[in-house]
Amino acid sequence: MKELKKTYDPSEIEERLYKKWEKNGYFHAKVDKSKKPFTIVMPPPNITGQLHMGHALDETMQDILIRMKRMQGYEALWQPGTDHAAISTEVKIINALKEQGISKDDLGREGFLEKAWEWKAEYQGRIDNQLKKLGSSADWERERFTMDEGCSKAVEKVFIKLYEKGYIYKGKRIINWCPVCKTTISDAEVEYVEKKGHFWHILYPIAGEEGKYIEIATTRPETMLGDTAVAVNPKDKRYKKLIGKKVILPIVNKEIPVIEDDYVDMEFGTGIVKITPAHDPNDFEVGKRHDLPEINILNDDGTINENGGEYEGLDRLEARERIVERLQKEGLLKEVEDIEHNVGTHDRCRTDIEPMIKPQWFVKMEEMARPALNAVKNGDLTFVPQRFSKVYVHWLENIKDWCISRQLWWGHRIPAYQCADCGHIVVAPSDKAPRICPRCRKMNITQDPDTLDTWFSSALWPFSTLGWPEKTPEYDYFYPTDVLVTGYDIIFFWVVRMVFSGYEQTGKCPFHTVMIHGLIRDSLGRKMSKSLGNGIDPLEVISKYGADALRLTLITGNSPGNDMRFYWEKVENSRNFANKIWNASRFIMMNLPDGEIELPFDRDFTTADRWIISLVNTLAKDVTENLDKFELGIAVQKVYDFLWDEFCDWYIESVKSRIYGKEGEASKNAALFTLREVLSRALKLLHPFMPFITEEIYCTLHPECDTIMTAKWPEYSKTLAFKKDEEAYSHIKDFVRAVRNVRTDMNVPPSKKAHVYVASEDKNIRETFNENSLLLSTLAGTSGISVVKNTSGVEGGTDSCVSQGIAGATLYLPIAELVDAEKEKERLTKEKERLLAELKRSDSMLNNERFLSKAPADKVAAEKEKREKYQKMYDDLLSRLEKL
RNA sequence: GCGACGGUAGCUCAGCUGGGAUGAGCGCUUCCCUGACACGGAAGAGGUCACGUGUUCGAUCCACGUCCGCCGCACCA
Repeated sequence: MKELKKTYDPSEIEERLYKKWEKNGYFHAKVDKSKKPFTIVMPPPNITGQLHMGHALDETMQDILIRMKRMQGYEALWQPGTDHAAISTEVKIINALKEQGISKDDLGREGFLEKAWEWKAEYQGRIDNQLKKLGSSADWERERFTMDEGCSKAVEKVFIKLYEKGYIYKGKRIINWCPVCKTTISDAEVEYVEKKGHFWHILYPIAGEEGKYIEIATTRPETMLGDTAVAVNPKDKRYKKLIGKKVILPIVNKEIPVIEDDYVDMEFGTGIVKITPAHDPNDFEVGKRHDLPEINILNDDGTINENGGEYEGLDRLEARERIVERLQKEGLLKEVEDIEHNVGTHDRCRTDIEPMIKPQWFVKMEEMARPALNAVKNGDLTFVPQRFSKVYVHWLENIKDWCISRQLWWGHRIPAYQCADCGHIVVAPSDKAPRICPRCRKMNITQDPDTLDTWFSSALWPFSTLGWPEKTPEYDYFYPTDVLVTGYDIIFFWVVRMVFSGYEQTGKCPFHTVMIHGLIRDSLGRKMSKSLGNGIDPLEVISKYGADALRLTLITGNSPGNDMRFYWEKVENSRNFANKIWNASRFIMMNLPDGEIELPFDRDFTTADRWIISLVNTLAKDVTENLDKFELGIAVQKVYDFLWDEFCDWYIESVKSRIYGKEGEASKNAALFTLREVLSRALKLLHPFMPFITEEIYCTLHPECDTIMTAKWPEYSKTLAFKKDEEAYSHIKDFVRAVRNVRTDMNVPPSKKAHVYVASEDKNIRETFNENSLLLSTLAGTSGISVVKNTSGVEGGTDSCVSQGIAGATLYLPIAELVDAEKEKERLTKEKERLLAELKRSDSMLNNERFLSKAPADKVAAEKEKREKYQKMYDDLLSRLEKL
């Protein structure tokens, strides 16, 4: 006797099953040349904290794809791992240390890194645990970390290769500086925030022309300390005569030239721009063109340095106020305008970034970007949905050199060594670190203190995790990978960099498809964020409703690339679905005999049996096709609808009297056989979405199977498509609804059984319905249905039924009059209109020469067939209407 | 400024690559604890698919335009 527990308790099941799966090694993918590989690399979660809802979605999607492929017989590898997340983690650790009253410098580099590794160990554990709770079938034996030995080796190798190729260079450039984190950040890490500010209009006296001024507008007056020119547009007639003259820089009291440059927008502000090459990216370019001096006025912490004269030591914002005050006193402040403008801030700490000139390491992007661009154009790389390829292409077409050095400790240290005496730079792997300078032979050579941008290592993730640069069997077999699943917010940071790195290092695109999903928002449509406190912890959802319910919630109604809102009601519904499946399975198993079910004869299968078999067969096709198109939301919706609406509400209900033995053993056997087969198939199709509950039920139903995970994925079979039965069953549904409507109209409660007589002159109808009379009476909630030839001529059967009382009432009605005549007339009239419209439509198509000549033959044939069918229905309807 | 996306049932959203609005969850109305499930079952109500024009025999779906909303990128001296 197979038995499921009376109540569905997800937490108990999920914990037990995950342990079993792990123990049995189902997640482990081996190099097996007899099978086709299918590979997904997990976007490595940052070890900064816990996983959020976005991760839950990302991981669920990957797990669904992997689980299906595994069942389809692929050697499916889901390669997991975590990311050291350089700056994010470092900031977190610093904050944690601050609470203990310790600063980063107290610990020193070595001490700090020790703390960081402790942090990593703790958070990695937490993240893994969360991923497991979700049911992720990742190959944990292969788990990697961006800073583990192998990945670090890959990083070094790539750095050296690119350096030798001339793609990596060290240069003095203007970079984005975060004065709080005291490090450079890349352009992609700058987030522009609209802030209220001022536009200060300042007068610069023209040298040698007493009482004459030019007016300049700026949002950052303190940068004037570093001004080395003033620029106008060469086409600007207003200022033509100024070119070549000098103006006196107020406060600093220094003469600076007026230059002309196309960069100046004549329409904007006053049309005159102060040029501060050391603190503005555009000014930096102008400075380069005109050979202007670069005066750095800031220290690393954002205070004014010795070049700021009396303002030295003040924070830049304080200096700003003082400078404005003084300008006002001197009568050089013409106007203060309130404006809203976009200020570049650091995406991690929200500090206003300061552009500065610093020696940094860069990656030359132009040539490496080319193959990555071609990949999309020649179809090697596809985005789902496709529109995201535009974002990708646009970014690559406008790519700038990538600043990869960071003034941080947590990360891959740059494998470059510089001689303190002669300045010579050597790039070498850490096991061949130079002790003496190869040029001047002095022992004063030290490693560059900087570390690499965190994305430098993530860019190598698809192959570094498989053992590259070693020629491992894994790399040979699993690379290139197949699908990358990630959010749209990370295309620039990561996807782009993986693709060009893949081409550069391995000569191949690291994956052929990028599946983009949206964000999970709160119920009001806001982003889930810590500062708003509106985040929902996936673990909380899992502990309340189970991982299966969470997974179903995240996937249902989710369409590729679109954001989705999170509602607890949706989770509840998902849990209800799980409960429904659980109970339906329990019911089936309660009635299943011990041991084998005899294979029924064809003749014992009823319309209902063939109908449901046909449906589950089509379902296999629908689910597979949609998963292949990455339409996970549609795929799961199909399984849901099938199981709940068709299987539970119709099939199981219809089959009850048979399994209670009221139709004889053969019929019972066929019903049980069908129940078991259909349930098994549906469970397999549901498994990728809801792995735990399907495993529990499947293994109880098939004690001979260890797991559903490796069961064969159902495929569509032509021999199981019973179209006629599908059609017949839809008539049955209509009929049953009609009977129920009558009963409702007459206030006959479903619990009170009544015998229904249905009379018809049509022999075909009588035969079909008599065949299914038991099924019909079960579904309609009557004690029996007899279909007879209508010789009575009785009209208005409904009334006579009511007059005979409720229980045991006899409905003696022709089919056309099952429903109240008035209502039926109304319905039929509506139906008539519909059919007329349909006929009109059909005619317009069939009379359309273009349609006839251009449309494919089968479409035309189908239309003709349809037209005939509608005509028949229409004629039939007219005769029914006449009778009323 | 450039680009993307969205405007479908009371709410949140699927769907529609031109031919009956096929829908889901929640909510609502009426009835039912019928031998798995009240986390359930049955019957319903509710939509001029933002607006306008065009293409077409036919448009919620295509083209163009308008309005509203949201997002990304660039600029912001």
